[in-house]
Amino acid sequence: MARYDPKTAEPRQQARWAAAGAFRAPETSTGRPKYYVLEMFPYPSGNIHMGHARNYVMGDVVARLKRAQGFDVLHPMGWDAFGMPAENAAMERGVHPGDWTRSNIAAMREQLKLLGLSLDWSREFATCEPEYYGKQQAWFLELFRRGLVYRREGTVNWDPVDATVLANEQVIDGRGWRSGAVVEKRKLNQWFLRITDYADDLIEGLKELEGRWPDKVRLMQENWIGRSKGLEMIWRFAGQPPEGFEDGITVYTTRPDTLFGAGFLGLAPDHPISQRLAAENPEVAAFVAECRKGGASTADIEQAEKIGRDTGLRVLHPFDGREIPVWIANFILSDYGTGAVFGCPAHDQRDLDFARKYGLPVIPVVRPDGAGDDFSIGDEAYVGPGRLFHSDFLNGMEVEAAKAAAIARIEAMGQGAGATVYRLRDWGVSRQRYWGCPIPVIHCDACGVLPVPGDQLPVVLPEDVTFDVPGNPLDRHPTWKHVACPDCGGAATRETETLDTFVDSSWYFARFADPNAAEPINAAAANRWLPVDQYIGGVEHAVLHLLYARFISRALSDAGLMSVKEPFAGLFTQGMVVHETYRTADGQWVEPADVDLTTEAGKRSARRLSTGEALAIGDVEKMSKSKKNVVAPQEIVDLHGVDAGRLFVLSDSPPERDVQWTTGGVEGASRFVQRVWAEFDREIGPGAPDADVALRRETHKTIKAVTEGVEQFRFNSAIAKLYGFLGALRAHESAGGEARREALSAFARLISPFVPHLAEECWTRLGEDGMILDASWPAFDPALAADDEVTLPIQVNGKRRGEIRVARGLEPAEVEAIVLADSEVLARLEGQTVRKVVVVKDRIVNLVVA
RNA sequence: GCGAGCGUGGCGAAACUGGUAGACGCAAGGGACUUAAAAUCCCUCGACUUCGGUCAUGCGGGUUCGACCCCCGCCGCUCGCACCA
Repeated sequence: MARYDPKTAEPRQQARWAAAGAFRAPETSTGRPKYYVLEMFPYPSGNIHMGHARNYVMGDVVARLKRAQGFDVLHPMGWDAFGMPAENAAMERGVHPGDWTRSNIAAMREQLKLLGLSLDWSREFATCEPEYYGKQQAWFLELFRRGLVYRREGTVNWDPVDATVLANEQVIDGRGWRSGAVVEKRKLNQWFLRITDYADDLIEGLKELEGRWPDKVRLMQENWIGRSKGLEMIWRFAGQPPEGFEDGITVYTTRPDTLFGAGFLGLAPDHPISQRLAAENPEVAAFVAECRKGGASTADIEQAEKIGRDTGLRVLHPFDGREIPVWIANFILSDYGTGAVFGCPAHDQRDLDFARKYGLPVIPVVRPDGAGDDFSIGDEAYVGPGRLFHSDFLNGMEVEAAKAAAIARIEAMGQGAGATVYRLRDWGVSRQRYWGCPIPVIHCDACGVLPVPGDQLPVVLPEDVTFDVPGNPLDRHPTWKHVACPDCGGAATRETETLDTFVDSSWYFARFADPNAAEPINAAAANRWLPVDQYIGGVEHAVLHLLYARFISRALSDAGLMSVKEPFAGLFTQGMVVHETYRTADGQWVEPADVDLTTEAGKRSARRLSTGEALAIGDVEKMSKSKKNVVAPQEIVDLHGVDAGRLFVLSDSPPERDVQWTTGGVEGASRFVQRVWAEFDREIGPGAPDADVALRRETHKTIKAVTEGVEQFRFNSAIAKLYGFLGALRAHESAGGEARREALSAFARLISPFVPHLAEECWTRLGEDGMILDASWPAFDPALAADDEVTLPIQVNGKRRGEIRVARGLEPAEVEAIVLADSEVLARLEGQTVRKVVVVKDRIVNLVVA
C-alpha cells in the first residue's frame, strides 16, 4: 500500500486543471444559474500569509461546491495595487513604486497558485495599471458631470514631516504612523464624493441584506451613517446681533420637547460666530485657540475637561421670551448638526456638567411617573421617559408627543422645521501622493476646473519621479502637470492629487465581469454576474470598503453604467489566523520554524532549535512579521502538502472566529489525508448485507450533514462529519460492492472542496475517467439519511435514567404505553406514582413522579 | 459612556427550533508492532464516587416536565463608535 504523496499528486492535479482551463468562467451564459464568489482582493505587500490563505480557501470551498451543484461560477482574483507602502519602499530603498508593486504581485501570484484555488486567472488585473485606473477616471468624470464630485475646503490630518495628508486610520494617538510627527489639522481644498446623497438609500438597502450579511456589519454601517431625526430652529438675538448674523443662531436638537429647559446656547469654537467674535476680540481668540489645543486623539477627548466662555450675546427663547446666554464651548462639534446646540442641563449629562461648572440654570421639564412638582436634578441628568412639566403648552404630554408638539409650534412660528441629520460625512478622496489614480481634471486660470476630455484619457502617471524629498512627486515633476487648457488652449495645470485607494476597490468586482471592456463597465456582463453572491473578507472593512463599494455601485447604477445597486448579496467576515509567540531571554522574537515544543508533566516548554536556549511562550497573536509568529504557505506545502493546510485552517475553529495555527493541528489534518487515501487504496470486497445497509445509512447521513454544513459556512462541523465518516468506513469494513462504491464516490466528492487534489486522486483510483471537478455534488436519499429506529432517553423528573429503542415516528401515546410497561422503568420508579408523561416524538421521554 | 458579541474539559471546539452536554481534532497517559526509534494501529481521557450514583456549560436568581439555549441581575473578556446635541 503506497503512501499518498502530496508533493507529486498536487502539482499533477494542478497541471491537469490548468490544461483543461477548468476555472474559466463562461463568457456567455450556458443557461445554468450563475454564482459569483469573491474574496476581498489583496494588497500586494509581497507575501501571501496564512490569513490570506484561509480567506481564499473559504471562497474556494464555496466556489467548488457551487460548481458541483451546477452553477456557472465566477471566481476571479486581482490586486489592490496602489497605496502608500510602495512609496515608502521607494523612499527607503530607492526602488520605483511600480517595480516594487509588480514584482510583489509576481511573487504573490506564484504563492497563491500553490494553494490550488479554483480561480479564473484570465480575468486578473492590478488597479495600478492604466488599463484599470483609466476606466476609473472615465467614470469619475461621469460622476463629476452628475454633480457627485465636488471640491471644497475641508479639514484634514496633515503630517508636517512627510508633507502629506493622512487618513484618519493613519493617525495614531495624534501622530503620523510613519513619521511620528504630531499631526496638524489643516484646511485644504479637497475633492469629495457626495456619499451623503445616498445616506438614506444606504440605510434602506441594509434591510434587504438581513440574513445574508452579519448583523454586526449592518449595524456598524447604520451607526456610522448615524441618521437622527429632530428639529432645526433659529434662535433670534436679544439686542444687537453681530454683523452678518442678523437672522440668529441655527441649532439642531433631537430633544425639542425639552425646549423649556434651555439653560444656554452653545457654539463650537469653529462656528462662524465664534470665529467672528474671535476676530474682534483677542480674549475670545485666545479661548478658541485653547479649545483647539486639546488634540484630536480619542484619549485626549476622553480626558478633556469641559470649558466654555460667555460671549455676552443673548438670544430669546422662542416660547417664553426668556433671555438665554450664548457660550462658546469646547465640547460642541463644528461638523455635526449646525455646530451649535441649545443646552438643556436637566436632561443631558454634558450640558449638566457644563451648567454646574459655570452656574447656569438647571430647569427640569421631564419627570418620571410618580414624581411631583419638586422633582429636581442632582449630579445626574434625567434622560428617562416621563411627562412634561414646567413647560406651558407641553405640560402633561409624554416625551414623544411633546417632541411633535414642539416641532409643530416652531414650524408654525416660522422659526424652524423638523430635520434629519447624519453623522456620515462626504468622502474626501484627495491624496497628495504619487502612487494612486490621478484625478483627471485640469485647472485653468481663465476657465476654472475642467474635466480631462475623454479622448485624452487615461491620464497616466509619469514614470520619472523622485522620492528623495518629502511631498508629492507629481507636484514637483518638471513637465507632467503643465498642459494646455482643453477649452481656451492657454497654459493650464493638471490636478496633481490622486484618488484614495478605496476608490480603486469600490468597483473592481464589476470590472471582473469583463476586465477588457472598452467602457469602464460592460453593463451586460456586469448585470449578468452581479451582485456578488458570496463576498468574503475581514470585518475591518465593515464601514470602509464595504460602505464605499455600496455607494459607488449605487452612483454608477444611477449613471447608467450598470443596473446593480447592491453589489454584495451575501457577505461573510472571516476570522484571522493567529499563532503563539516565542521570545528569548533578551526579548528577541523567534520564528516558529526555529522552535521545539515539548510537554512534560503537563507543562509546555519551548527551546530554540538553532541555539538550544530556553524560550518564553508568549500570547497568541495575529501573525505578523514584527513578532515573527508567521508560517509561510510554502513551508506547509513542503512539509504536509497544501491539502492538509487547507483542511486545517478550516477544521479547527468556526470560520468567523480566529483560528490558532498549531503544528499538531496540521499534522492531524495530514494524518486524515493519509488515512483517506489508504481507505481508497483498499480493494472493494463483495460486501455483507448488514454492513452494507449500515454503511449506506452513514453515507446518506454524511451527505446531508456535510452539504448543510458547507452551505451554512459551518466548515469546521462539516469537516468533523467527514472525519466521522472515515471512521464509519473503517467500522463497516466488511461492507463492499455497490454500498462501498457508493460511499467512496460520495466521500471523494464531499471532500473535494476542502482537499481538491486528494479528491481527484481518489476519484481516479475509483476508476473514474474524468475529473472530480466535473462530477456533480452527491444527493442524499432522505429515507436513508434517517435511521428507522431511534434511541429515546428516558428521564425521571428531568434526569436521565435509561433508554429504549423504538421505531422512528412512533406516536407519543404508543411510546408512553411501551415505557409504562417496561419492567426496568417500573423498577426504577420504586412504586412512585407517575403524574405526567412527556413524550417528544423521536426525541425524549420524561416521567414526572410525585 | 453608548452599541454589539462572547464565556462549555488541559487546549481548539460540538450540541439543529428548549430535549442523552463535550461530536471531531490537538495535547496527554497506557498498550501492540519494532533490536530501537519514527510511522502506523488499539484503548483511556470533565470532576468526585461507597461504582448505586452525585456534581458539572462564568456567578446568583427565575420560567419550564426539561435550560449551554429563554427571562432578570451581576462578573469577566473581545470588537465597534466615542463630547453626535
